[in-house]
Amino acid sequence: MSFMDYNFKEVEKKWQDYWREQKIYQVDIDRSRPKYYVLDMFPYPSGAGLHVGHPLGYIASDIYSRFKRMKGFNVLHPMGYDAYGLPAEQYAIQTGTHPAITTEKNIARYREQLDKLGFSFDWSREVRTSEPGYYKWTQWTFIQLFNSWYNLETNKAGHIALLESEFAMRGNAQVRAACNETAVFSAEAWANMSEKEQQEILMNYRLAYLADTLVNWCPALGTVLANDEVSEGYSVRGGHPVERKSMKQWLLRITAYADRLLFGLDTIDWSESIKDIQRNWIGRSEGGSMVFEVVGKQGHNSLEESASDPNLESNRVENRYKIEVFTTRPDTIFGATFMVLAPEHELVQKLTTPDQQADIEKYIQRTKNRSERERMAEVKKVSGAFTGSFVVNPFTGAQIPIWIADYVLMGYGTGAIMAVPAHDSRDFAFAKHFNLPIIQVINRKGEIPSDPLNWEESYDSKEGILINSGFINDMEVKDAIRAVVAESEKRGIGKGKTNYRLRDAIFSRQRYWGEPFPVYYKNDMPYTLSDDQLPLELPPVDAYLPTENGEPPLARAKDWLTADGYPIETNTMPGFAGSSGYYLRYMDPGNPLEYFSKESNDYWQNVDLYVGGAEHATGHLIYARFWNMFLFDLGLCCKEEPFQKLINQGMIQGRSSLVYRVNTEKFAEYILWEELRDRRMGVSFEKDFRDGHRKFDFFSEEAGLVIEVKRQDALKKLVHPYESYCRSKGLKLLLIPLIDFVEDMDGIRKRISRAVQGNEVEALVEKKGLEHFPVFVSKNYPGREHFSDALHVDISLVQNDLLDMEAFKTWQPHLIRSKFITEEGKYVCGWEVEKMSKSKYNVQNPDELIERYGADTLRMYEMFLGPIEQSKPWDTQGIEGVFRFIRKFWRLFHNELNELVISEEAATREELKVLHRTIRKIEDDNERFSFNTAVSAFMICVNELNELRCNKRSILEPLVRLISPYAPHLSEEMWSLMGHNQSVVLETYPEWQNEFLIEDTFSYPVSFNGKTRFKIELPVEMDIKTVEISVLGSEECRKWTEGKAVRKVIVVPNRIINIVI
RNA sequence: GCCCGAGUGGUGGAAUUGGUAGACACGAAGGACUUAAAAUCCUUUGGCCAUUGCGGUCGUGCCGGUUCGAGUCCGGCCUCGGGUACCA
Repeated sequence: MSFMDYNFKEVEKKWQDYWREQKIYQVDIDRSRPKYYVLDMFPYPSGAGLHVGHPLGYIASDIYSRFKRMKGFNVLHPMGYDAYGLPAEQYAIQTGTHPAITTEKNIARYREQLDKLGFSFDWSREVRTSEPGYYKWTQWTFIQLFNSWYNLETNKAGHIALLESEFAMRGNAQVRAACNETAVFSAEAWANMSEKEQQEILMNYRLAYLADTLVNWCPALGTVLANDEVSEGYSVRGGHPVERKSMKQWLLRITAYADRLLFGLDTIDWSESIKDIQRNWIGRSEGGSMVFEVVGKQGHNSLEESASDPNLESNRVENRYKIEVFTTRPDTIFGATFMVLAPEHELVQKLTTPDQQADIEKYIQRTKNRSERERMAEVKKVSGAFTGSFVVNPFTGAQIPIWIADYVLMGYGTGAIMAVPAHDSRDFAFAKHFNLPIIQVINRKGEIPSDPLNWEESYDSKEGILINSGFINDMEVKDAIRAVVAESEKRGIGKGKTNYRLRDAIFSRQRYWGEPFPVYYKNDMPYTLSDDQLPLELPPVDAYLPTENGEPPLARAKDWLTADGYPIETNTMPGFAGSSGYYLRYMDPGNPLEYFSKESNDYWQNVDLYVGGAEHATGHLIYARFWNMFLFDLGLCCKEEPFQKLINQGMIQGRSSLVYRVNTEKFAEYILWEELRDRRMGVSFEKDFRDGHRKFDFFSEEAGLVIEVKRQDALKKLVHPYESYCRSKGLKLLLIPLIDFVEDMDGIRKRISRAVQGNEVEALVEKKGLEHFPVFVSKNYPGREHFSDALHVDISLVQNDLLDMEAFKTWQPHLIRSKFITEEGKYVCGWEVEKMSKSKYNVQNPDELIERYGADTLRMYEMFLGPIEQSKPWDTQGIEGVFRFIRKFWRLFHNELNELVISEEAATREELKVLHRTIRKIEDDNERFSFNTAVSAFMICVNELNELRCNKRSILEPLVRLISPYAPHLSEEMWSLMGHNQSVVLETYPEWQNEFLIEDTFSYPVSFNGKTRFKIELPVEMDIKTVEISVLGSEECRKWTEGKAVRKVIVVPNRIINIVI
């Protein structure tokens, strides 16, 4: 960069200092202006720092914040850190460094990188989830959850004390609550319970509760993981195997909010795909529950003969059992021909007849021993076992067999299903496999029912008419569902019911680096600390590992007891605890008395625009909504939904560079074959010739010649056996060392051609000083793919896909002797788009780019790359274009000597048109978050003004304001150079005026049968009829219509003319 | 398997409501300036045919449809990406 240019380094530093000193971005409640809250998902400060993908969302939200601010809004735009996390703790385990120290260091690095990008964050509001002043409120919220229950009458959370008084007055029979299964008790019984018994009952109702649950246990991490932290049987962080295990854990009763979480989605402005993901995750399904009675010893007729003999008295179980099932298809009840229980179902033992005992036990054992991964891998395999017992189908009266199978899950519904093989694909497969009866009960309209035994697959659709179904025959599916539910209710054997896939959130982690639970234990029952004991600070420990008897690390803390000597909970909270309500704390971050004040919440309300990655769809974005709804129920926050609009920025993928390492033997064989094949040497050769167990690379019968290609030391060993073989067969022998293919190709050709011509040749020419060295071949070298393997090379060694060969040699020690097979002296690298990661050597660090091009260029380039929501590969080459644009912009204001020259002359109509067209376009693009097209529009504008040689203040001043959200440093500099002494941040956004955009004429594209042929300039005001006449009368038109009849003319005013011929 | 989303030049992408496909950039090729380099500027740049200019023709993953007109709408398929996985 020459001195005659824009000095971005100096300028950017200057304005960053100025913003910091002037506290330009600090905001407060200001009732004279409307608020607007723009939030980024806060980062976990990892040791690696930012790569170019991270700031993408921050840049977009920063542009939007600045834009809104200039539009007159009071914009809250804070930033902070999700500071608890596994990497710092893993590092602590390895090195003994306290995670707080690692985290502090990483945060400092993040902050430095963020500052360099010129963001407009109000850093006075920064929060860190690991700071006691912050996590006090995480703990406080937990206590509120513990002290709350979910009232299904009012459909909101209420205080647990109200429930206690209800129990004391009336028992629990009348209570409609989201709770665990609890036996009915009277007020009297309640009064007679011990405190411990009462506490145990209350635990079934609390929104934060302790329970034995099947959890995702990750042995490698030594902790439990939430469902969203596990993917396909492995931990999302670290990729370690996860197993199912039963443990006592804290859970949050998020399922109480399932409906509100589901229906709330309709009120917020998020992408349909994220909403769909959440809808699927919640997995609401409506249906009914139905009770089946087990057939007792009296029963004798079964639907199907089975392995057990139902007639044998001793082989029957008691008939006092009832099994409840959940189904979304009550209409298919007449087709239910068997029942399946989950292997863990509590009745399995009791229902198993002596005959079947062995089978059932074997199956249960098999299921237990299978890992989660094996189970998932074997989804398609049908397996199960018969219990020997039967239930009665309450509608058909038929006795149907009870099986167990692991395709029925204990955790969903009741852990039991009525199997309708004709209309459920899994039941169908099961029935086919075990030869169970299949009855068709739904018939597609207009079709003749067929024998389901001949079906290839079940008919699962909800479209159709009921058959073989007693009182619901001829009904449509929807009506039949209603009818069966109603009839079940009437008969007291079932009712309508809704089920959810969503599970309560496991809230305990066996880790050190997280929020301690504000909980202690008395008589093994948990109690919460009082508010004045908060925050409960994380205690020091001697090591960050679990104890020898497997307790979490906090069990190592000395005196981890209350003042009264009660032990404190040793689990800590999960990552999502601190991130679930942080946006609320930003409203009033320093408040020592409250989570946030009512006043601040009344003003800032909720987040208007939230920007972050889609990977949080089933984690943070659902937990935060739950957290917020709970606080809403408590009357703490005024909005039920926390994030009104959500934008998911796409990932920036890495663009890896590849070099091709030659497999020398394959290479030599390939090259030589190119020389020998198709009689190129005058005789025909065979490749990979075999004679008995001997194998030669090349053989020519005509020339009586054997050629073998190998490393020289290998050839030395082979020379004697080969020579004696060839002598015995009367053949000539050529042994060619690999080195010759790189150094002496001509020599090889000469030797072969001499041998082919019948001359005697020496089998092996000794070479000395043979070295091993890697050989790399350029991408477009013919045959490359046959003899080379692609390796990743650091992208800093590659420019425009050309490898810096000298730098490459010094990159890693073993490459120092590398040799290259080039294309005209150039080594061309291949490339691939994949995840940005250290191991692929494709990480682009923003600091380097800022150093070379400046923050404004980087900001605009990241936006220019493509639509914000789309994933796209990073390509460093393209940044030059934006860099040129920034300097072109600078040059609009400066002459050849880099002196500021601004004209005070009035702008021409043309210049005004360029300006106002740009303002209109940019404003529209900003509102649509179409930042890539906005950058293009700026480029077009500057190109045009450049062409007009426009340096007029009346044009450039609005332009500086217009571009300031995108290039804040450059625009501050220009604004001040033009004589203003107040920051451009505080200016208003320029407004476009229609009068400058009105055109007199429009250049109509004229097409014939839809194909554009020419253009015609016509007045904008001209009516359709006149346009038609003008076009048809034009010279150009006659050329195209010659000899053809015009059938129709379509005129769309100021758009297009289409002539049909 | 099921539910979403996407497929446009060598590359990133544009075309906002059915109305000029390829804006804006990168890269590439050629040229100007320069002792040289950097920087800057100019020309060309979807394919094919024609090339002396005019031009012609095909073309938005594939096949079909609606329409005066389809990258855009409809039906069917293919490929890639994301989510989910026995959820009854």
